[in-house]
Amino acid sequence: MKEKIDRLTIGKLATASNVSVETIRFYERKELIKQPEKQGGFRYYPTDLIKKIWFIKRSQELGFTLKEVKELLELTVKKKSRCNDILIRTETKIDEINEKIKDLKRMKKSLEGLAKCCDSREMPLSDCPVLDCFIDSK
Amino acid sequence: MKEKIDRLTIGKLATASNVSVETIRFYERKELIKQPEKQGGFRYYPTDLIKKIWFIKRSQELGFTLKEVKELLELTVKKKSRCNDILIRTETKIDEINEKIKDLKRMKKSLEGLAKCCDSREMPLSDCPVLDCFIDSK
DNA sequence: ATACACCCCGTACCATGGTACAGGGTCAAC
DNA sequence: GTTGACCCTGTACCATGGTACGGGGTGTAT
Repeated sequence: MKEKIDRLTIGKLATASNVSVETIRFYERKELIKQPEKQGGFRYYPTDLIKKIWFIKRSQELGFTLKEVKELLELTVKKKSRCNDILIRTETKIDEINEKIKDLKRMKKSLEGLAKCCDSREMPLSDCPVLDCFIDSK
Repeated sequence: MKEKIDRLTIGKLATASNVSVETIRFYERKELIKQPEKQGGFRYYPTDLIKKIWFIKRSQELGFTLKEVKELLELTVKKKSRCNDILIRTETKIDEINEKIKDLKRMKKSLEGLAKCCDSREMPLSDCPVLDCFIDSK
């Protein structure tokens, strides 16, 4: 059992990164992670990848899609990258989030309006104006 | 050209409802719309369906998934349905929306925090603390 | 030297909401 | 009676983020 540093099997990497083996293979297919060469029958992963997977997961929590995460990862590798390159993406994402919040608030308002259409909860639905409100709202 | 009322071909229905023919077929597959029997070589749709499709589209705008819209449509058909049945779903949806808004606001806050990590936009990314912030933020 | 956990690869499948064909058939106008 | 626009069915495909599985190969501990 010589478990060299920087020689994680995919299973060890998965455990260490708290994702499934399948997820790692999925990231490989999506080219977020480079698949290492086979050494004998198995492929071995550097421990660096634990941090990388953490970055991927954190980026997802921040609202980035995997496609966008891929771009972020590419930025972190390129020598020419400026801080600005990340900031631009961050600001764009904030704008997108603001848009989504606006959408959700609009929906919420309409739904709240709907609820007011109903006079009595136990009324048969066919007699209640709520369905008309549904259609007419906005 | 005898275009009887209540005898829309799928194409006419699509045009009248402002969706594509494929979308109507998709709704049929998902059982939101009942596929009419064939009369000769074609199927003919009642004009009622224009309103129904409008309802589907409006429900989607309000944040309901097609699965949920299907349930709503089933409610509107059942004799026993009460107004309450719709209100419950509306209130549940409002709660879900509130949760999503909360999530988005959390993301936004983290992203805004990130932006503050950077001292100078033109700094090479490798020298900038922004990536560490990315990882460490919350 | 053999068991057994683990790895490899390919492929199919899940939900969500559609879109896009191909290869036929039909209706209706002219 | 033929053209042309429309319809029919089935199936595959798109993005998104994975999950699942079968059938085989391998590394290592005992």
